[in-house]
Formats: sequence, C-alpha cells, structure tokens
Amino acid sequence: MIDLRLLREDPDRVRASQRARGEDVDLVDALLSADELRRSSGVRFDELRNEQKSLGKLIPKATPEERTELLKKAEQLKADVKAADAAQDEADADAKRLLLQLGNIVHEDVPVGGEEDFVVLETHGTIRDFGAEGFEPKDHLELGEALGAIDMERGAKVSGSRFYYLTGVGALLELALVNAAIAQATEAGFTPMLTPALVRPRAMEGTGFLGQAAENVYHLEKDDYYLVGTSEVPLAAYHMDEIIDADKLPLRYAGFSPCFRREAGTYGKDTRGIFRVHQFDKVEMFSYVDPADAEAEHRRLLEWEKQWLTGLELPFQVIDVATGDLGASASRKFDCEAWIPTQGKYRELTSASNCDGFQARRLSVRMRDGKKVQPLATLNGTLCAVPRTIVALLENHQLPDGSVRVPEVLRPYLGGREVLEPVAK
RNA sequence: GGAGGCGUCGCCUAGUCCGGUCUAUGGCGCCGCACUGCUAAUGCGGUUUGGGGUUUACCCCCCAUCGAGGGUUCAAAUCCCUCCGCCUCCGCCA
Repeated sequence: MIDLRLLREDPDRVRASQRARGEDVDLVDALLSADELRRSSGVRFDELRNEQKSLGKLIPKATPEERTELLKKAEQLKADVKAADAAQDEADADAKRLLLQLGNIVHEDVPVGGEEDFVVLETHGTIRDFGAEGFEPKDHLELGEALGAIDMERGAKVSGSRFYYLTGVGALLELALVNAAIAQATEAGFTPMLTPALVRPRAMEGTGFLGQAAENVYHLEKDDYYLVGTSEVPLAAYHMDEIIDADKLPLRYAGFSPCFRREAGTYGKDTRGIFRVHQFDKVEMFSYVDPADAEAEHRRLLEWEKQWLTGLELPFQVIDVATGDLGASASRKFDCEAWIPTQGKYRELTSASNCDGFQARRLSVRMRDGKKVQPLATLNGTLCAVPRTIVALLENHQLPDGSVRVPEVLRPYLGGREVLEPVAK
C-alpha cells in the first residue's frame, strides 16, 4: 500500500500515478473520503470510550445509592460504545479495502504506456549470425529432445499442457545453473534461502499478488494455501511484523524455490517447449533496504543480473518496463531480455522491481533509525529462472550438429563438460 | 490424527485460580544524564507499537494494543468460545 500521508498531502500525485498505470482515478477520491470517515469515527469512539472508562472507575467507590444511578448511565454508554466501535470497524475496513486496490506510486522516469512501450536502456553481447555460419538454428525443444534433456510429451501425459520433465543432462543443467547462481549470489553477500512454496493469504496479499495478478495464482481451497509464483513472496513475508534496526540493513536473501503460475489468458501464447510453463524453479534475489537507498539497490540488483547473463555469454538488452506492465507492487521495473534466435527477438529472462515501501507497509516490515520507526523498502530481482535460461542457452550456444557448447562459468558445475552431445534414441 | 501444556510492551518475568488497586511488576539489554585519571562500577531518568488531537518544533493529551478474532459484563491480561503459533507425549509416515 502507499503512504496515506502522501495521499492526503498530494492527491494529484496519486491520481497521476493511477492514470499512468491506466487504473481507475476515481478510486483516489473514494479513498480520501473513506479515510476522513475513518478518522472521524475513530475520534467519536475514543471520546465515548474515555467517558466509559472514567465512569467505570467511579463505580467500585460509589455508595449503594450512587451506584444504582451510575450503573444506569453505564448501561446506556455500553450501547453507545458498541455502536461507535462497529462504525469504526466498518470505516476502517472500507478504507483498507480501497487502499489495497491502489497500485504503487509510479517512479517519474518510467515510460508511460502498455507492454510495447518499454524503453531500451542497454544492449549487451553479440547476436550470432547463423546465416554466416551456414546453418539454420534449431529451437530449444528440438535441441533439448535430441540432447535427451527435455520431455514435453510425457509432461503433458502426466500433468497436462505446459508441464515437462527435465531429463538426464537437462536435469544436470538445472542443478548446475542453480548452483552457479547461488554461488554468485552468496559471493555478493546474499544469504541463501530455501523457502516454503505454500503460503497463507496474508503473505500473498501483502506481497501484492492477489490484485490484478490473482488469476495467475494457484489456490488450495481446502487448506486456504496459495502456491507461490516466486520466492519473492516468502522472502518478503519473512520479516513480516518485524522492526529491523537500521544498522542491520541492507538484508539480502537469495531464495530458491519452485514457482507455480496458472498462466491464465495466455492460451496459444508460447505454447511450444518450456518457455512458458506452470511450474519451474527459480533463484531470486531479495533486498530489504533503507528507502533512501532503494534506487541504488535497484541498480545493484540489475548489475548482478547483468553479471549473471554476461557470464552465461547470452546477448541481451535491458528495458525500462512501461507503466501499464509494472504490476501493482513495483514503482519501477527493469527487465533483462535475452535474444532468442528462433524467435528473432529479445525475451524476458530476469526482472528487477523496486517496490519502495509498498510491500513493507502491507506486511508491516519496518526499520528503526534512532527513535524513528518507518516502513523500509523492498526490492526483488530474478537471478535465474531455470527453464527460460535453458531455452536461451540451448538456442544461443548450439552447434551445427545439434550439440550445445557449455559456457565456462557452468563447466565446474557440470563435471567439466564443455559440450552437451545429442544422445541416440 | 489423539491427549496435554503454553503464548504478557527487545529478551526473561510477576499478574490470570477469585474481573475494578494494572496507568501491566521486576530483572537484563539499550539510550540519556550525573559521578569517577581511563575503563569498570554506581546513582537518577527514559525505553511496545498503531491511530488521533495539539504544536513552527519539542512537549503534552486521548484511544487501542497482554498471540488473533468474537462473546459475557457497568468494567476483561484475568471468565467463555473460535482460530493461529510453539512445546511434550502417543499414533502414522518420507
């Protein structure tokens, strides 16, 4: 949620942010009046309750005659307090409900527009010219099947569409990627974390995934658990309801977990192979920082992502994601998109979001700086989303005979192997 | 899954049986001040969080907060119910 003080002092800023996101601007005015009602009903309750408490102190000391009189008054007050309490609860709930609908305030430099309106900030690496090399690149699935690394058919047989098995060298490749990613993150000072994949509603809502993103979240109705779409969720909720000393910041965690996504509304999109799947594993970076340090941390997360992709020797570009594609929690988002040869375009491999205090307020994670207690800032960035990274690796590093060169950083994690070779069927 | 115990303002803890004295006790830690060649020790004061009022600001005041939410009552840390979490034992199990 956003800072209510900002809403009261500068509602135009909030309206502008809503407009940029393409969200409902009237929500801001509804929220302002709900907030005023919340305040006034709170004052009313406090007054009555104060009166009730004063009266309650008199009763034990009163003489029997006075006592009867006081009890009569107290009886009436009881009803008034109860009514005022109910009114306050309702006003609180209304204001909270509206507040939770509001997305984060968009950073002023974010390009306004939809999915296609991103701005390219940087490009790295060189796109291979397969024509000049004299062969037509195969796509990741053809390569993966030949290597005995990916089995889509049996994935579909067992679990349905968008499920897969990583087999043999494919399984080894995932483990190598994960180990290399965790090693890089640990080297950079992140604490490695294996996190729960099932979380309670509070964690899911606090992280901001039950708004527009809700249709992409799996829910276990019987137990009221949500399957996380990223370990960002358990990492953000890790310090829920805590106050962290300022000198302990920044706190940096590298989470590894399975990720589950319903991929509703993507029928017919990226249907081939493992580019878009319902379940995958991911190494995610997560930072808790002083709000004043948030933008700098955002850049640092981006640098670590660039270091990772550069190490994997993948050509990629960095984009500043447009307002309409930010998601509720982010004030700004940088994606790294790797070149996918058979698609002839750059596709998202990693994503770094600055959520400022948005998640921290919802989850009540605060920092103590001297006497001041205030929400801190949370940021997250992908280090390695496994299937997409495998797609990019196979396609970009393929050789004419269908084998795949292993980038040097991964070799120590693959028993020194330099090339993955097709296997006989 | 069955039985039992527990949850108090950073940590530990008193209070809960028997409702009003709780404006929640004490210790530790921490912060400030005083004193002292330095350090240590000692003394005094402060130290939950959220909302609101007032204020240039500091201060101060009010309300809520004893795991969470309901209920009983004029009045709830205290009595009742539900839920959450932790611990012990039993059963089952990778």
